[in-house]
Amino acid sequence: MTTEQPLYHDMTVKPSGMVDHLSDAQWAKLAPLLVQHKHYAPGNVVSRRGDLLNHSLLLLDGLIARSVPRGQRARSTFVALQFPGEFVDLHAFPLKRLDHDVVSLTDTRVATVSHDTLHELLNGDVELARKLWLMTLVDASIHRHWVMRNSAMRALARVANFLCEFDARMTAAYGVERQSLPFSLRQTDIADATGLTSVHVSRTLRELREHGCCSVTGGKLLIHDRNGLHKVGMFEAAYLYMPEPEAVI
Amino acid sequence: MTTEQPLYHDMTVKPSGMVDHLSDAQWAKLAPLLVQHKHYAPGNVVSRRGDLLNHSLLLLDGLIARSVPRGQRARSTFVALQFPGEFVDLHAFPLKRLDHDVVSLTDTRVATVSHDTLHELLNGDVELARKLWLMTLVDASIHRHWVMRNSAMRALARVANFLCEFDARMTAAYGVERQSLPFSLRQTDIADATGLTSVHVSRTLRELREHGCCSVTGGKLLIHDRNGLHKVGMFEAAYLYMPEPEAVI
DNA sequence: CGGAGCGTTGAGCAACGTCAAAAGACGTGG
DNA sequence: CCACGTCTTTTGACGTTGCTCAACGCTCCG
Repeated sequence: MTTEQPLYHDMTVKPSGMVDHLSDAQWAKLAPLLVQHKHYAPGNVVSRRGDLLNHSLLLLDGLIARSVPRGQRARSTFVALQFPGEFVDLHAFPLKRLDHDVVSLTDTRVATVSHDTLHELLNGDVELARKLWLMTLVDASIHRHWVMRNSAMRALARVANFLCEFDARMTAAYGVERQSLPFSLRQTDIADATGLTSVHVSRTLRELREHGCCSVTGGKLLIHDRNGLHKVGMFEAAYLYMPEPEAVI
Repeated sequence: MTTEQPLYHDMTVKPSGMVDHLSDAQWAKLAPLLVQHKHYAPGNVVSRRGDLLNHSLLLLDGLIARSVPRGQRARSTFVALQFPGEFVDLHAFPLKRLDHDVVSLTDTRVATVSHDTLHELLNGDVELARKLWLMTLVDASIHRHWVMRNSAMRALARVANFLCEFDARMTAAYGVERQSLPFSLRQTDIADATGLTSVHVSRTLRELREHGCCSVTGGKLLIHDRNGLHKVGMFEAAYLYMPEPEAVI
């Protein structure tokens, strides 16, 4: 992530990614409320399960996991992953209280919006409110896909599908489809997200490498055969509800 | 389900269950829009993945699954289950298109609300809009719990936890906690919801029976030891965001 | 009585987890 | 530059969970 051009330096420019669901005008109304940019180092707990929140975060750069701790010294389970341009905990606006931890996986930058200001803004703009609602519903759709993936797919397909999603959402966040993308997740993170052990993730990645699909090394995900990877992972992107159906090179 | 007193005969009375998040006044505004009550027999596909929807459904009675088909003659995976008093596909209002099928598991009654009328109503009532938003977010929270359950829990705990959720949501829907509740799911349904095979579900239920926790027979779920069941299933109800934290007998 | 659907049981097996050891990657300080 | 410690990845041997296949019983209903 650190080798990448930082995203969202100029908040007046509507970025790509999830917030692309908003029109330019809507972004112009929302952007000024996104204040108090913060930075987190990898492995930081941004907010904890049960906390009462009076603000929400837009992820500007890096990766953040929504994670459910289990037991004392056992690993936790990831129930969601957030990419740049996505709200991390917008659901805390109506819900107030979180049911999971929010943890930074890499160096991250976030912008904060207070629920009070959001409340006022949305009272005066029903359309924008509906857009934010929609964005949380895309999250929910991704949750459902994770249920399906971790319940119904074998390790090989499961990891492949996970990598396809990673690819698709990174592409959305950065606006370019690439053959080599920055990949700052450790294998234990993949394990937490897919419900496997890191040992088995290691073996599965080797298998994908030997299939000629992709390889994960040195913080990079190299996609050798995107079609093949999609096939192995039975990947269909519809559940991501991407804003533009345009083809990117 | 058929042995039960039918719910929601008189729409002017605010029912319990999920819609309990609404105030009396809010229910009074919403109820008149819930028209065209429909009935479905078990196993009916109410709406199909990819469909463009111009209305949403409130489940009045019975059980409905949101299900992702996989392969031709393979079983499908349930990504969610809806109980009486819950909206089945309210997310289709902002999202328009579904990413899964909607299937009736029992005899069901639903009420329909058109997206156009809902649109108008919500334009004039920001608070109500936020409540409906909240209700879809509770769904999302349950999705996350399902991700955790089906990724991180072993069969015994997984099935136990599923039954705990069933108990809790039935209790919310009917307003009474009981030792014996109507249970119209087949073991293959539990399998589809938990990501196990029906064979293994059968064995797991036997184990729960032998533990003295609960037994599933003849369309009834008998809870012999609710505390024990909660313990085996590591169940904590917070993720359900129940409207009232009141204790019910 | 016969069939269909569902639940139960058993035997064998594949997928994945566990434990442990070792090798590689990376930064730090000498 | 090397030595060191820490973190991550890889590999092997072995154990266990849960799946597959197949048979049988049960219940309900025509």
